[in-house]
Amino acid sequence: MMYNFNEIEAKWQKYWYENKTFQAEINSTKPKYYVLDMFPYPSGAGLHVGHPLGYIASDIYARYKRHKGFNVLHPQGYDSFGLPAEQYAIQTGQHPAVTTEVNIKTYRRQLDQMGFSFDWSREVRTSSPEYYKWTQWIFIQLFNSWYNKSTDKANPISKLIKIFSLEGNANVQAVCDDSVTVFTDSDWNSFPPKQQQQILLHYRLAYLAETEVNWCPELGTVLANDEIINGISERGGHQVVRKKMTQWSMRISAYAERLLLGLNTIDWTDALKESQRNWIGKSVGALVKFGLKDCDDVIEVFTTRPDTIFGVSFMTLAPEHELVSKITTKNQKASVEAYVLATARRSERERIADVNSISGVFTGAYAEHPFTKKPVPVWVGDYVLAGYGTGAVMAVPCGDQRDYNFAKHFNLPIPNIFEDIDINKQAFTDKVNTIICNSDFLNGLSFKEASEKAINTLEDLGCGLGKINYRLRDAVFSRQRYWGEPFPVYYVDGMPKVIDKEFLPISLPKVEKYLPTENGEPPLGRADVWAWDTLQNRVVKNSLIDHSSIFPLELNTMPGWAGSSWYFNRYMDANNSDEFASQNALNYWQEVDLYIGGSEHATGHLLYARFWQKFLYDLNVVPVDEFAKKLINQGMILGTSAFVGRIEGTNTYISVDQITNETIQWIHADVSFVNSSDELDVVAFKTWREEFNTAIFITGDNHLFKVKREVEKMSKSKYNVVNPDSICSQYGADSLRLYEMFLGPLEQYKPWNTAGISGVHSFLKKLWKLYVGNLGIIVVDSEPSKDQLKTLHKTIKKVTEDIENFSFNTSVSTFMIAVNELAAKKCSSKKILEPLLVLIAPYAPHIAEELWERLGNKDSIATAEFPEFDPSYLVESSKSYPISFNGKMRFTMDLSLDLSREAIEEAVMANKKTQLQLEGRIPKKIIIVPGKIVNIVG
RNA sequence: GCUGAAGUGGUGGAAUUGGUAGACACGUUGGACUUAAAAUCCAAUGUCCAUUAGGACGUACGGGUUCAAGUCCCGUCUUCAGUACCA
Repeated sequence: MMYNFNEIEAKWQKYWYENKTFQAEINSTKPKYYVLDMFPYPSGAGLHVGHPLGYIASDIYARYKRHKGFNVLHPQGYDSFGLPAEQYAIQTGQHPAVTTEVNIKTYRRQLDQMGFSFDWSREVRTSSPEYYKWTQWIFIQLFNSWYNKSTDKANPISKLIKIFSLEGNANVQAVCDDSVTVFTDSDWNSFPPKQQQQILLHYRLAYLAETEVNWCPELGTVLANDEIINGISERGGHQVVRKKMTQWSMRISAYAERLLLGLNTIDWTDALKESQRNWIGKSVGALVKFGLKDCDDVIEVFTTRPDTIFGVSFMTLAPEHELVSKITTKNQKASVEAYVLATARRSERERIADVNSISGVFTGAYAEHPFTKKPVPVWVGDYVLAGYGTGAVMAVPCGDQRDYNFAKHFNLPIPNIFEDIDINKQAFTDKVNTIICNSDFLNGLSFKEASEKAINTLEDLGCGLGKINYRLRDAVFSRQRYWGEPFPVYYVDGMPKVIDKEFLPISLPKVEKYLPTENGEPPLGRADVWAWDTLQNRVVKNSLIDHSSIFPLELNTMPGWAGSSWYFNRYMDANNSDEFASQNALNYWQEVDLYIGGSEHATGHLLYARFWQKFLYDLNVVPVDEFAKKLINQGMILGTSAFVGRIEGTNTYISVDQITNETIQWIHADVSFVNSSDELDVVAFKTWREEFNTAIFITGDNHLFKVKREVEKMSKSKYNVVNPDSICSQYGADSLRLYEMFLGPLEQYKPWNTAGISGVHSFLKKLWKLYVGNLGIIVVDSEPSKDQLKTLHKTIKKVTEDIENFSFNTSVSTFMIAVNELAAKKCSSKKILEPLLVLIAPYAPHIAEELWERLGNKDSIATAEFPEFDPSYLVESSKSYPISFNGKMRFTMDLSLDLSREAIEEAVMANKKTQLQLEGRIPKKIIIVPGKIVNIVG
């Protein structure tokens, strides 16, 4: 009887589906365990072999935890809103919902064929109205909240309104827009409603504001900071420009400190935590006010080095700074305006690329040093960024390299305020070894002492204060797209109002085309039926807007990260239509115990999701404020691309081993045309595309055409994609699962090489043969030998350790060794082979189920108990040990049954060449140096 | 520049965390079985010297600690990832 994997795998996938084997319930007396994968975006291309890597790892762990007696929640769903579906819709006119549905079907089929133990009864799709109803609900909660610094949590906006009407805003400790001015209770009560609403927007956690945004004209939408890489869009690689627009934003900056502190409580990788810390970018320092000579304006600067304040020799404003035009003197006006204009013309990219050249211009104005009262010239320079801090710096050339370079370039003075430090060549930026001098009351102090004293003095003088600055910006939350969550928002007199929970969801309307409208409105502007009737509380026709009961709805949609910022909570109670999840379910499952996904989400999804979780925690609707206890970043499986060399300007192709000094263009060839020896199937290549039909090939005497290989990201456009479907039909899902694990450590990036799969495949065949002979099952109920028991327990120990440490690659090797040993020892005992199957079941569940059934078990192996390791089986009656000394002296010595430590020592002293025999428990190691025993361990 | 990770045979990678480096697999070579192929099985496979026995050298490079270093320390180089005029 052969190992017929296709038949076996189909059989058990059907069995699991029909018996709901992996459905999780909240009933259990067992401890809970929640294993989650980052849910996929269902793209039209389907899955390639790289995608399931993380799913296989999480599946192994989930199955292992079930064997270990946990009640495991292991769900899956789809992050199904997004740009590609919409762009496809723009091109073809097909509704994104339709193409998304088709793509999901493909994904589901591909996921099913790999035998994952997902609980599909809890599937979520971010694009389904039943789901985004609750995304909209969370948005409403954010809109109705403000951040109270004195309680350090989000509070309802109604409470804030009450405070305003009773005592004004003077005592309110809130995270809010800088433009908010102080008002009294009577001021507030006399403000017209529209003005009150405008003020409240400065406090809300979801707020509407005119902000400078990253506008991508090609995509026709704004992008968040994490969606831009080096000044171009992450998706598509288009130009991004800065532009002022009225947009929804999320006040994530309110949570900066808690997002930072929370990192210390979770088991995520250091690399990932570090990149979140960098992204949040906390810096401690001071805000210093420099009054201007000859006018009332004040330049505010942020500095992390208040200790160096006596080293200030000039100030620099960003070209975009609002004071630039105001303070520039007549004489300097022309050159300043020219400079500002020139910088504005340069794109973000040019500015980034050209960081070394120094440019700037003097404004003619002077500020006043807060302590010395000396005049400080004010310059404009593009090394100061408008978007960070206050957009202005106090320049201390002796203590900051950029200030130093600027000062050298424009011949500005560089006063030295560091004791015994030479600053002739470069600035001195070391904080630790600083002793301040030439600084009046700060002389002789260290960085820390001087900073404290400077801040205290500034505060006393009223021209500065200690401040913590964060790099983290509020997140833009509007997208000018169709395929996203509509906002539950309508506008009265230009001010936003949210729609009540009971009327949710506000569903996406039908539109004719998915492009923006002629007058530049987002695609929802094309919908006929898209206005809110406050009398009937429903969406009605646009054309009926009468501005007394029927009002326009928000036309933007939410960004991709909205739906993914809370989905892990939805899985706990995915089909609840009354709440986003019941308190009962939330309290039972608490949080994700193990989260597996790619590290590319470090500063996007993983930060936003933590933010929303903390917000929901403040509302008391979730029980914990970090959503994932442990997180593992799986590496990527890369493709091995094949390139054919074309001699430039010709249609002649040359084998890699024949190239001498020709100029070569490298062209991707489909990897399926190339064998494992890098030889191209020339005929297949010629018929591949028309331009290659007439190609001429230069080869060596052997007539073989060799290609060049290179490891790249697996992608359709690079023709290096390997499809899991073909691997499954050729080798089976169990082989694919084992092989992806065998390839190397989970976190590592590694290239795919189909040839290697034969190793794990023949392991499965050997495993099969250990249980099944020509006439059926050959396992018998006999007593195993000691030797066989040893192999089993050795394997239990290793595999348990491996899974707990997530080093799945080495346990595949362990299985191979075990099967080889048991085959060599002619093992046929059920007492060995049955527990062995349970060990293998998480990795290769189909074959394990099949053999488990053939051994006569009625229930699924998924419910079987994981075998316990018993160390007594590893004890040997006697063993001889070679003992090695410093590499040169090597001998073995004899140790009889009851030889004591003293006896060993005596033998070693005598340097007798003997055999070391140990009885019973074998020590882990005996460390001996000539003349004495250092240690006996174990 | 800064932060994080890494550098081991022809290849992917092991190494009980300081204890016989190269497990396991791919590939390669040879052999068995077969009319043949596939499949399967066996053997060899870090480099160099040696007929063998055996020996020398070997974990990016240079030092160091230790009876003992791929592992720890110092310095150098390289690769990958993230981030960047962040004041």
